[in-house]
This record gives sequence, structure tokens and C-alpha cells, in this order.
Amino acid sequence: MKSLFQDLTSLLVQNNIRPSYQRIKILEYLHGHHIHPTADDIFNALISEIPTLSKSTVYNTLDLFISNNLARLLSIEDTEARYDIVMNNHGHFKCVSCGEIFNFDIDIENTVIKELDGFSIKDKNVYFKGICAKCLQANTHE
Amino acid sequence: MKSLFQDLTSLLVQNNIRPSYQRIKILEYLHGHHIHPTADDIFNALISEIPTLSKSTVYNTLDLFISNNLARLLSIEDTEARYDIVMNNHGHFKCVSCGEIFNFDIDIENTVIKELDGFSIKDKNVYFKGICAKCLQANTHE
DNA sequence: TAGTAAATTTATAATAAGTACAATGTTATT
DNA sequence: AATAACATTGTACTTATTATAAATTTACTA
Repeated sequence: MKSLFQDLTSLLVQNNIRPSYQRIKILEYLHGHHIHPTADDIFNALISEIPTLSKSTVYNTLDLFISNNLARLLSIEDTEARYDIVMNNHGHFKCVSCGEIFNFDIDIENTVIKELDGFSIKDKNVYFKGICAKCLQANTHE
Repeated sequence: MKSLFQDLTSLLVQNNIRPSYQRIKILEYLHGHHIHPTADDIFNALISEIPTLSKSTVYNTLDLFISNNLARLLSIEDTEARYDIVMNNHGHFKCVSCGEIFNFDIDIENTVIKELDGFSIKDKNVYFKGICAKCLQANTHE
């Protein structure tokens, strides 16, 4: 039985990406933490395991993953970019109170936009903002 | 017959915003230029008419408009924030080749997301990316 | 298997959008 | 007119991201 490490290595090789230790670890982190981390989150999570890790590597690797469709960039945040592994048909909700980002199912893939006829659509994102149920309840008790 | 300037002044007053010259001009620009400008675009467009204008004022004013739901922030761009007047039920398509941002009609207001039951949704954005028809044609002729 | 070329990582410096803040100017109120 | 509240401005600062070049690792070839 293959380990996750081996699976992720294969995934990189399949995409013609040389499976360096840093790349595997970053990919492993994305697969294990669907919390829409920032580049900084990823760096901080891995620095103890890879003491020589550089932020440049994190940025380079994320860009590489995005180019190869292994990761996705979320622009829901104004200040920092966030990253996620690629999953289809889901949107993101950001709670402006606690900052957490939630996934939700939405089928946008099959929606035909006639105004975009003749356009090549490569990426579809649905971003909602508001206040999550937990924060709404917390406010009620004030 | 009232002028646009007067109309926009009234709009600000209705929202309890003191109608300063800078605010009216920035609102006027947003109404007249649906090109999803950056703060810098707005600053550069108005600096000749308002030589004392400061970028701080542009940022402050845009924040104020957003708080009062007169403008909307687009996070489609990774590098710079873009702004638009508030219009319902439309998404944004960004051409990664020429950079232009297109509006398109999409009815997301009436979509019910059961996973977000109990959440207060304040803002819904649909962002697509890809290559516009014009750029696709241009590439064909290479 | 040593030597070389290519790819990758790293550290540092540079860039630039956005924010904080204090000073100045303007408007409203008494 | 005096004063308080509000708005604008300019400067300095913060910080995410990018650019670059050196160092390191890996792959390739003789």
C-alpha cells in the first residue's frame, strides 16, 4: 500500500514537476489542511520541519502548482492571497467577523453565460461575505 | 431639471454623507466610468481637476462608499483592489491576456445555499477568469 | 564516477498597495 | 466670532509579493 507521500510524489511526476522535498511537503500541507491558508501560514507550518525553507520557495511552489492546476488561488481576501487544492463546484464564504472561510457546494460549472459566448473560461469563483452562524449567535448574547 | 452633480449630491446626503467636492467627484467618476478602476486610476483621472487631491482621500472615500453600499470592492485582481458602483446580479470576467474586466448577467441573488443556512450573507461575487473573444482571435492570427 | 549543465532553493533587496497618523483646512453650530 | 466636528492632505510606515543573484541539489554525459 502506498503512502500519501508516495501518492503526492506520483501526482507531481504525472504533472512533470520534479518532486523535491519542499514541493511534496507543501502539497501534503495543502491536502491535509483545507483551511485556505496564506503563503505565510504554509511557511510557518513547515519551517520547523524544514528549517532552511524560504518564503520564496513557498511562493514559487504555489505558483507552480497553480500553473499546473494542482492548486487554486483565492482572491476573497483583500490583503493576502489564499490557496486551496483544486476542487470543483464549490464556493467560498468569508465571515467578516471571525475571518474563517467556509466552503459550500454550488454548481456553477454548468451555468451558461450567453454574454461570454466566444470567451475561454478557465476559472470560476464564487465568493460570498457576511457573518457566519457562530458569530451571529455570539453577537446575540452581548 | 437637476444635474448629475446635484443628483449625486442628493445621493450622498440621503446616505448621511457630507457632500464634499472630492466625494462628489469620485462618485461622479464611478458613475461615468464602469471600467472597474483601481484607486490609482481614480486618483490619476481626477488629479488634474483637483490638484490638491490626495490618495488618502481616494482610499478614505472609497471605504466610506463601500460602508454605505454606494460602491463595491472587487477582489478579482490579485495585486490591486478595484471598485465599481453597486449593481445587482452581475458577475465579473477578467481576461488574463488583456486585463480587461467584463460584466455579465448572472442571477446569484436567488440561489439558496443550504449549507449557509443561519449565515448572514451580505455580499455575493462571481468571478470568472480566462481569455476574452478578442484576445482569442488575436492569438489565432499569430 | 568525476565533471558539467540544468533545475531548485535560498537570502536579500526592491516594489508597491494600502494604512496610520498628525497637521492643516473646511464646515456647521452655538 | 469662537469653537467643535468633520474632511483633506502629506508623510511615513507596514507588509505581501516579486526580482535577482548566489548557493545548493539533482540529472546527465563522457
